[in-house]
Amino acid sequence: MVRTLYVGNLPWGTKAEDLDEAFGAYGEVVSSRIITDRQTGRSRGFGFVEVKDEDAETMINALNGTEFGGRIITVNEARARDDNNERRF
DNA sequence: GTTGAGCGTT
Repeated sequence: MVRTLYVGNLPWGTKAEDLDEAFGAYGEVVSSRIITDRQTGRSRGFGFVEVKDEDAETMINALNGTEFGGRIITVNEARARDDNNERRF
């Protein structure tokens, strides 16, 4: 079970492995991705991190509103891209 | 070569 986390206000040079490293310190990271502008190929300044749902709120509380690479980042649960997400009760 | 609130591709 994975929970997708939205990470915003990132520095322009942030990479996926940077998120992997930062989030991996507070939980298990399944996958991480930086959203890059498909038109220009440059970073949009935000990304998504898939983590274990048991560690999700821990990592949010640990990294939301904290400094990352010199900027205060925003971390919260990402919006569902599909209805076929892991939100099955 | 630039920018700064937001929610993404196989």
